[in-house]
Amino acid sequence: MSPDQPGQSPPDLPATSYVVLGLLSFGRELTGYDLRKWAMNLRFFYWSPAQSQIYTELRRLRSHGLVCERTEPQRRRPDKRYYRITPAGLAAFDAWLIEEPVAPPTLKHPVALRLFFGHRAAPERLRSALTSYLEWARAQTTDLAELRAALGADFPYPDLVAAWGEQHYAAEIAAAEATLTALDQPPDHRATPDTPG
Amino acid sequence: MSPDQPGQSPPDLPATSYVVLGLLSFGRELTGYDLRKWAMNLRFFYWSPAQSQIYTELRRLRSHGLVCERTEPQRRRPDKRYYRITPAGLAAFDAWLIEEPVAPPTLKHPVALRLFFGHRAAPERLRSALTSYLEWARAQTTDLAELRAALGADFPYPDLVAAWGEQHYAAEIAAAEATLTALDQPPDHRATPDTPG
DNA sequence: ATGGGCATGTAACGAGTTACATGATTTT
DNA sequence: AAAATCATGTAACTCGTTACATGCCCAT
Repeated sequence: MSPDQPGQSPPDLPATSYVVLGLLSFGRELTGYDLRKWAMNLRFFYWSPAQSQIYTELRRLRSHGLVCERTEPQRRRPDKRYYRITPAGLAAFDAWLIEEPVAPPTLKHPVALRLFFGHRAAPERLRSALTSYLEWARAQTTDLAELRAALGADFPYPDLVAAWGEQHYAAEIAAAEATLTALDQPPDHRATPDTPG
Repeated sequence: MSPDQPGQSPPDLPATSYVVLGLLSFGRELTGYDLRKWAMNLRFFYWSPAQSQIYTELRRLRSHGLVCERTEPQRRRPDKRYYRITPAGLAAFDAWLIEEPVAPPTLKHPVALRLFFGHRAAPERLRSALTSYLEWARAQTTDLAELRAALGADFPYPDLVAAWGEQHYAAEIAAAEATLTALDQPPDHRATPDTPG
């Protein structure tokens, strides 16, 4: 597939394309493998795509001329491919960042879903789901703190998001704990768990 | 397609099937249209499926004998279809609720994503994205409060989730406000926005 | 020498979306 | 009379996932 000619209207790419493009907008030359690792760090506030998807997006971006590829031949296995964002890619990314309307977040919260259908479950099941979730959320918090430490002062905006994430998980922990407490009360005496503070 | 015979291992259905099944597990006979409206209330913590998806799931569930259908003939348009959960459906739902491992939540937060790539955007753009988000989050809070009022005391578990949701949005509002403040500081003087309290 | 990280890829699949079509009934 | 709501459905599409395959290089 030949690259698109310059000067045409910005192709509207799937969200994941822009994620990859954004990761490359920091200016570094990266492999698909590298990109996957970076994308993993988005998991705290944006789901990270499957490995195979990254490679698909890179091929797509390349077909649009938004990234360029440098191959290093390997013996007895596929070439190693390094990707770098092109000026056109940077322009497309900026246009997306500035012009594209920002959709509200979507959340898929299986724990809350189980709780919603609590009338069909034994209370211990709900308690255990909540407890596991608490554990997971606490782990996320420490992971985020580690990430922030690794990021250092070089990436102020990612750091801002990571800080947001820390607050997010702290709130989730508080809410889950409040729910666990509320679950101990018999349903009719159950008080609305208020937002603390 | 003929319904599956009883006694076989629980078919593993997509998540949305269980959402529909769960909605029917309250015992009421509902139309696809009704279900869609109910499913909308899940949007606060679980994305709600497209309308066409609900109908697809209902056909799927029926083909597995997990719901039964009652049709009311209409003149000059498709039959009106009422659905009710079957004992097999209730069993399948309970099995899912009790046995299926509970996955951690996934979040897709376009606002945070934009902020992450803030190095390519003008500060006003980031501020305006955050401000719109704040407005949206506040609207969610009032919507949730209305929902809780409408739910009354009949649905204790959904109410518990709604209370969780209120805390969630309150936290998001606080975090977005903190980020907005942090954005006003020059990057080098920028303090980590701490969790208040 | 065994396992884990690096690194790229293919194939099959399906869930879910968007857009469209139709038309009755109720509300304004 | 118009608009919103009720109500069901089809068709085309694609994003994204899971599972698999290959093989190098490095550490223990």
